[in-house]
Amino acid sequence: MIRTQALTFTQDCNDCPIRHRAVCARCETDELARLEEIKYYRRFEAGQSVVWSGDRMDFLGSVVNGVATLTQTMEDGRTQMVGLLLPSDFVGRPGRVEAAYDVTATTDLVMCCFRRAPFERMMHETPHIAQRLLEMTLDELDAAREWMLVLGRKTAREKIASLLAIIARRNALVGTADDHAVTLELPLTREAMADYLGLTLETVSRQISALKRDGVIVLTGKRHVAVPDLVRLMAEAGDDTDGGLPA
Amino acid sequence: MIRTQALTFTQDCNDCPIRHRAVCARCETDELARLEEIKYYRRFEAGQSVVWSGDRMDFLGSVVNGVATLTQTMEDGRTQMVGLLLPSDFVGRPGRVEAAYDVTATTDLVMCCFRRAPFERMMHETPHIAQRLLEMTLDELDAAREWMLVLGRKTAREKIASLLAIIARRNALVGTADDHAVTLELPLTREAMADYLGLTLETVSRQISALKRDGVIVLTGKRHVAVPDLVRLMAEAGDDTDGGLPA
DNA sequence: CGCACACTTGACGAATCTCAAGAGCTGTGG
DNA sequence: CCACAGCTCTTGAGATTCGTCAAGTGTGCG
Repeated sequence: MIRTQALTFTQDCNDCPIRHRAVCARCETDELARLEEIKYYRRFEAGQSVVWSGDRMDFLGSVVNGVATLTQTMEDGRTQMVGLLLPSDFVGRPGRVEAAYDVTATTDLVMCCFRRAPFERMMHETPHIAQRLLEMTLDELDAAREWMLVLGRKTAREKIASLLAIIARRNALVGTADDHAVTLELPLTREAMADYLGLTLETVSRQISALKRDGVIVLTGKRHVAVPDLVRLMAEAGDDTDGGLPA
Repeated sequence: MIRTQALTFTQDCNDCPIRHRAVCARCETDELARLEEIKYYRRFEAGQSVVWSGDRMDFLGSVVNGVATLTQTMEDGRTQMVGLLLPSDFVGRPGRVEAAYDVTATTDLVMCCFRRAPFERMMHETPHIAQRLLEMTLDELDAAREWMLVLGRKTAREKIASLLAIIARRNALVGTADDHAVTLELPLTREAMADYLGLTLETVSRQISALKRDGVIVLTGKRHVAVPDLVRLMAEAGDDTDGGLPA
């Protein structure tokens, strides 16, 4: 078993890796102190479920470390991923106790959880939390709408390229910034990618092979991807080539 | 030219048809008074554009009457609808001046617009507006995610049934409530439906014909649809049959 | 060594798209 | 009043993409 995730994690909000990006980003010192009192950490192993759709959820929280997925499943088993939760993303809906989606850890995962009742009280009393949550929710809505375009109108090849581009963008810090080249580690199995993209895992596999054959990506191990030319990748995704790159 | 929309509309918030559902739903009398000062109405004819993606948008607002769509378009012309805006829905994003999507009136449309700067100021000063907007945004996010399942995993037939079910649900007031039967008026052309569903207009037409042939719907005019059995329709949509019906 | 698991590859078939023709409706102008 | 143009919508035939079913590869682990 690989242990890339740190075994220990921050108890003090000031040292937290997502301090300035998560729902607490705008909190002042005194507000953070209140949050400290109602928070606790939970870990999940890769593959483990965080909650099932319909379950009672008596916490709300942020992903601190690792990756989780939000999925919806039809009665006959067809599954669609509706969100990819990366560090700083928020889980749960204030005012709604029943989980609307399945949440699953796809890597080892650390979450910072807030007890529901006091957190919801705080939301009403301190505007900073609600403001930040609104902003994050609007961002998620934009992301969901971008994904609707991917699901509704892109070809299988474009879908794969779009997913790689999204992961590359959120991993931007890791890649060498010098020349539009990036390497990334896929946090998802082929099946999870298929569920995200509205494809079958066979089609995912075939299109990854095709992108490799055409030199758009270089595979070194099943999950490790090198992108020699990010502009090329984004063109394959059908996106405007100009957006999102460092000048 | 048909004139189903009222020619005059409320100037007084207290008589407004969306008073208790829109972004202003939770406002007190004094807050309404402030909104009255910064609001104005705009009308659009069916087919007219409200804003283009990338345009500067110096207002935010609510749909009062009529239907508008939110769409995204790729360079090669492929189009995906990412939102259907019905009365009470909110348009625009606080804090972002550039429109992210094309907004188009698909019927004659009345919007209640707020001047951006004073509205954003009010959002910071009065919690009721921000709270309500958060709630509405969370609802839209849920709707977008439900739509991701439709786009990614449903068949053409299920997609059509899903769209009809959504329209039927939001028109629930109109239908006879006695026996799970509903009639509805499609506010969209076949092409707009196709853009919503990630299909071609030919496939939309064929599937509507098929649902008609199978007795799931009855067409009286191209746009007027009678649904004899809403439970049947929802089963065709692949949804749980139990949700959403009056007991 | 063999099993489990994630992934790849191939052959075939089904669902959907593309291209094309035509039907039905509305408004316009002779 | 009729003919016609301009729409939206329908229907058909063939092409294409993607899904299904099935076999096979590679790696790690007991």
